[in-house]
Amino acid sequence: MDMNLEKNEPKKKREVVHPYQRLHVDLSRLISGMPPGGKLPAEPELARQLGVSRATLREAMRSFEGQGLIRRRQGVGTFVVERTHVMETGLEVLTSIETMAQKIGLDVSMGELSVSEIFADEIHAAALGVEPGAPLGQVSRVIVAENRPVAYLVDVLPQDILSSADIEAGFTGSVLDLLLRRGSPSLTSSVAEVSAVAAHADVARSLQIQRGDVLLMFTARLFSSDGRVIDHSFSYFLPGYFRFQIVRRVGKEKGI
Amino acid sequence: MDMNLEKNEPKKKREVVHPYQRLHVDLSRLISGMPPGGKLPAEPELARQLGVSRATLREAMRSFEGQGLIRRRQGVGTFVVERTHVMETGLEVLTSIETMAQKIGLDVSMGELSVSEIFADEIHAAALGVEPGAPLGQVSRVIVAENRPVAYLVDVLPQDILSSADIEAGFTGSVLDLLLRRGSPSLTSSVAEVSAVAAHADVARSLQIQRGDVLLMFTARLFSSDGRVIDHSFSYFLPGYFRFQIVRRVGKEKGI
DNA sequence: GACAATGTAATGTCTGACAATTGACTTTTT
DNA sequence: AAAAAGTCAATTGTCAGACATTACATTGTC
Repeated sequence: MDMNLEKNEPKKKREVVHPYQRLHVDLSRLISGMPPGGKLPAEPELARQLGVSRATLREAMRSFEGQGLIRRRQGVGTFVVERTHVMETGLEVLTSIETMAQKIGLDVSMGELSVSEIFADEIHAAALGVEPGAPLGQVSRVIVAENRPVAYLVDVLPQDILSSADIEAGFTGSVLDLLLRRGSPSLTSSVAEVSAVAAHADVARSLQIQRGDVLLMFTARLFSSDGRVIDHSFSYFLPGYFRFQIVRRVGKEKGI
Repeated sequence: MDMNLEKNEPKKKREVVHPYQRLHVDLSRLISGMPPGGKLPAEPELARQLGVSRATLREAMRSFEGQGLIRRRQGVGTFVVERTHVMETGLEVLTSIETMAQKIGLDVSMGELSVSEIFADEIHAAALGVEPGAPLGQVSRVIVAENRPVAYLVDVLPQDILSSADIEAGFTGSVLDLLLRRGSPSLTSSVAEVSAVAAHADVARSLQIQRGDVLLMFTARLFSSDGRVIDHSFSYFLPGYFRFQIVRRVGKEKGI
């Protein structure tokens, strides 16, 4: 009936974004800002602070627990798990190849650079969340170390994020550095998948190796803060020149 | 007050395991048993079927959603996401292949298993922090999925950590699970280095592939809580059957 | 036929309550 | 006095029910 007229007095204003999304960001920030081993406020208190119900908070907590970021103990509290990953060369932090190479003492320079405009095939469309046929910007480049090509990197971005015009103004070679310097959109994280492949013809030519030679490959999607994928990249590395390390926490569950 | 009423049959029988744990397994089984794209029952109905409250169910659902196994759409329903029959896991948490496979409902078995005692060469000695020539236990095994060898795993441990005798008592195939089940020493983390290699003769034979075929390789050291390295492992994966993912944070600011 | 209104089903969120577990403290017993 | 047992508060775990929001199909109206 028309009893629902009195919905105009909520304690908090309704926002367009779902509480869970905002909560996930807030909680993530809170956790990452706490010392390892630190104890989070109790759930009722935390829910009040973050402006959500305890049920919603617990859904987010369960998600973070699944990622191994926090540990909950009934009757005791919730704690930020010890983060061992202080390794600068580790894969936990996304840095440009230039930065990474510099950190491990490899002297690199940029070889073959190619900037082009392409149209989305199905794979790119699915990864970037655009329609097939949408205009995209593609940047491919070769990393050279010790006078030898050691990596071949391809970045594909929606054209509104990166067009050829953007490239002109002081491009160091790294798309990531370019986006970071520009500041918008703000980047949050990248999800990379690691695999091994045999070099295809064009990659082999760029890296001056034989077709079928072994390459380490990263396929990555770079996310902006609004959840949009703004970079779909393929990175091929010649084994032996990079050391990609990951610190893996030991899972707690045994039975599952 | 009254004496402790010792579990006097409340509405639902209390089981020793928490509802969430059982639910997680049940839900995992249910999801993996559904056709890709299939629609799950509505939450109230599903909660009733699984014997938990809707709140608890939603915590588990959020967890599975975080793993990308299901997709929820308000006003429509919850759907099983398209599963390519591959094993997919985040690399941030160390889990055994068996655990990973069970999570996605993939049927794996252990092929060729070999347990032997060797003596430390220089590489193993350096990695494990023992003297060259020290006695070591070595476990190598083949993982079979869909009647096909897909991974070859070698673990090397100090003999006081693992000897042949330990293997006899209920060995599932996973050295990690064995150590976790035993509880001592307590494990903290593993540092893995990822690379790509061409298959050597013996690995190629075990995996029934050609010499020189492309393999993804992890070299890892497993640390106990006292900082000692208790496992030096080499893992070779046939590309295409596993999806190893890493979430990489961007830069320094903006939290995670 | 096009468009608006309605109804239905599903997930999203909130509130309040109680149960189970842990750890510190207190009391009792040896 | 030391050890054991009991008490209590704090915290997470679980539950039940309600309402809000969204998406989609159906129906009614022009």
